[in-house]
Amino acid sequence: MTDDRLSRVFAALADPTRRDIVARLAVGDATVGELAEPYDVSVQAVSKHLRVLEDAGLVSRSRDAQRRPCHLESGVFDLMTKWIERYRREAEDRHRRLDAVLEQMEEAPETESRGSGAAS
Amino acid sequence: MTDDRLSRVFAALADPTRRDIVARLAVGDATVGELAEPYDVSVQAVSKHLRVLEDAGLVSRSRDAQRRPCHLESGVFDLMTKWIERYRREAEDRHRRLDAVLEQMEEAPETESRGSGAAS
DNA sequence: GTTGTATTCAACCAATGGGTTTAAGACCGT
DNA sequence: ACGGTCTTAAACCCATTGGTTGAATACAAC
Repeated sequence: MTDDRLSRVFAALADPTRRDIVARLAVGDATVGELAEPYDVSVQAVSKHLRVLEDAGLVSRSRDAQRRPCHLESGVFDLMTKWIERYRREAEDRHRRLDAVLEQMEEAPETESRGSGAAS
Repeated sequence: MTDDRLSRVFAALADPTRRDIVARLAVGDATVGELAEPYDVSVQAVSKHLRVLEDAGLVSRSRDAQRRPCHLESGVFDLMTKWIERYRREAEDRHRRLDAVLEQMEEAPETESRGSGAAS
């Protein structure tokens, strides 16, 4: 569920152009035309990119006559940071635990445990 | 340069299976076979996933006879968090600034500025 | 209503991605 | 040397993606 959301967010940010657009939107809202201007790709291509960003929830759009100003939804960042932090912390904890084990083994070098995984 | 790195990292994490593998590796190193076991895809598919994760710098591998234990490289997370935090902060700052402007406009409702972007 | 601007839709194309199967490589045990 | 295990390589399939061009929509201005 929220899994799919994460997939879309990461996939959206996997494209340099799209990350660039996000960077641009971080400084201020902009229309499709304004966003397309710096790049040498067609406006349609940028429009597609924005659709991807919108589907990922990274960007929202309002209406101003025929213009569609794009706005960066910074809330999604929390989703990512939460995911990242979780596993970063887990990995670091494991590292710490492993170090402790190694220290203990230096103090009392007795049993040799085989296997690659760290069981629960 | 480091741009391509970010692309590969985000692309790697855009796949649920690959995120799952990362989650699994966060609790402890594991071999390809061990990692493949829970899924109903072929071992070769998982091997490919691991290659992607390795190319992204998220996973490193050592040798233990014919086995190739996979290890999560938690350092890459910093790269992501750095990128995310940068734009999150920028967006939030802008939000704060915009709020300030709106407040000021309520105090003295005079000039009506047109345009969608918030110039520096 | 016609012209002009901003944006999207539709059809298409080349490239990539995730999956498969079959075969090969690397290593241990006997 | 031979069979068994773990892993990757190669060739292929089908769906997705990023890009194109050309037409359609939505709106403002005249």
